[in-house]
Amino acid sequence: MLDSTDRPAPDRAAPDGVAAVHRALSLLFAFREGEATLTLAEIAARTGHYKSTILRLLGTLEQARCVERQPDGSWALGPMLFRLGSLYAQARPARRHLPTALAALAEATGETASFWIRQGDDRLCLARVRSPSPIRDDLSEGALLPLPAGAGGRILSAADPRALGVVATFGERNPETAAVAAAVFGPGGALAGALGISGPRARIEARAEEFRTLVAAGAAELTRRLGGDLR
Amino acid sequence: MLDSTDRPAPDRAAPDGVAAVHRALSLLFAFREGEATLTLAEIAARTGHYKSTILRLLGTLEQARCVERQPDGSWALGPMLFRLGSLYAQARPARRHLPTALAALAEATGETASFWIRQGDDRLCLARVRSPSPIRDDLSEGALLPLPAGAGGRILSAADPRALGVVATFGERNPETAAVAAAVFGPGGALAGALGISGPRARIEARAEEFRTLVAAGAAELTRRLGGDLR
DNA sequence: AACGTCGTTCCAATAGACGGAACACCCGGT
DNA sequence: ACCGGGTGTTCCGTCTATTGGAACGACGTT
Repeated sequence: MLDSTDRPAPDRAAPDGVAAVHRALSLLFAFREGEATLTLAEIAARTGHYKSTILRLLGTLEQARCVERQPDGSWALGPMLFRLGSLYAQARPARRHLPTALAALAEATGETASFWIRQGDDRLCLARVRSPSPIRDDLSEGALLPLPAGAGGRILSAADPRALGVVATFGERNPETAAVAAAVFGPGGALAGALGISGPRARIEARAEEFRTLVAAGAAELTRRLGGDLR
Repeated sequence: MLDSTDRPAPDRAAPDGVAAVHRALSLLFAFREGEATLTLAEIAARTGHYKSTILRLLGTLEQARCVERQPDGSWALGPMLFRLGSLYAQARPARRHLPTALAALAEATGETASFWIRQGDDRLCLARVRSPSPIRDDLSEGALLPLPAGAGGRILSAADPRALGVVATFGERNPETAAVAAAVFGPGGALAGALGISGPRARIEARAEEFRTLVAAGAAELTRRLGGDLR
């Protein structure tokens, strides 16, 4: 007795898992860069959930300090997320070596240096050291960029990052920006992330060859520090 | 008709809210400082939940990249938490001014400078700049300390922080450590957090008066930058 | 080989989440 | 002043979705 008719439509993205948790997390993901607070109505519009449902979930998240209610009634992300995020960062072996590696690269190039890991179809900036120049690529830790674009993205989405070597892109992610990046590997030869620099296109074009060398050396050094397999 | 008998016992910690979300978050809170990964059994022991329940919740959290499954089957916190934590930090107006304020204080004193906010019965380190000295208070961003202890804790748990002025403690949080802290205020005169330094007791005792002045000046300057009310 | 411990899957029962309706509220417009 | 559209909030019956065992296979140890 095979009843193929009343299948509950597993079309796509079967949202497997605990629905209430998915909903609660979707509230957190409603917050975007540069938005300190959101109102209930905004959250409802973005997530598509009923306001009563949202309020109940927000109350739960608030108890855990994952969100904070503002005096004016609007909602903001809570400090517990910062704590959990810090615990994540500390658990990454790479994290310990990033400040020095990035500072050295930023110093040598005069551009903003950053380290990226893949996260699904995006890439996440784990750490960065800003260029000393006032004209610079002013990105933040925690920034989330679409995966394929930019030098770092090329590395993280490559089928074989080892074959790529150093990648330089000019105006790919942003017309005025250029970037140079190279892969960093961890123990066992696994891709640990992408190390690179980014800045105004003209400055990087002018010293492209020099920067390729510096980024390659920085990535190799960081790989070595992580106990990674270079070849 | 006052029936005082069958009250549903509001003893303490009435777990109001969505149970599934509470449970899921409790899994994240099972992770502690310095523990990169946990096994299912460890999480079960700490949270007291059934393994089947935990596995289902972890699966949901994994889809959202709030946890990551390691190749060996154990579990770690996920990168999405880092992103959310970064968004929280960026939303804090204080955050923008902290690096320079802390760097200046660390430079002037030679000790580790840090900034703390209250979070329930704990205090959370939002940012810190390490002392250049090899012997130093080596705390991390995201560190969570019990509220009452230490100079920063005194500030954050004071009934009237304004009355306290600069607080110095010697060996309170840790016998070998001393700290000097002062309150920072935001717009409207609300307590924004505590700014301070900490380091080996002997070094701080030797220059206590000087440090009090420096910390007070740093806190006043930071308050000014935040558009805060000083008096 | 026997045991303990681990992670994993399955499913019926029911606790508990959902979502709609109804409410109080604050503004701005007319 | 009166209304209208927009807030945020509470309440409660329905039924879905979560739970928590039991049962299983796979390791590792004794």
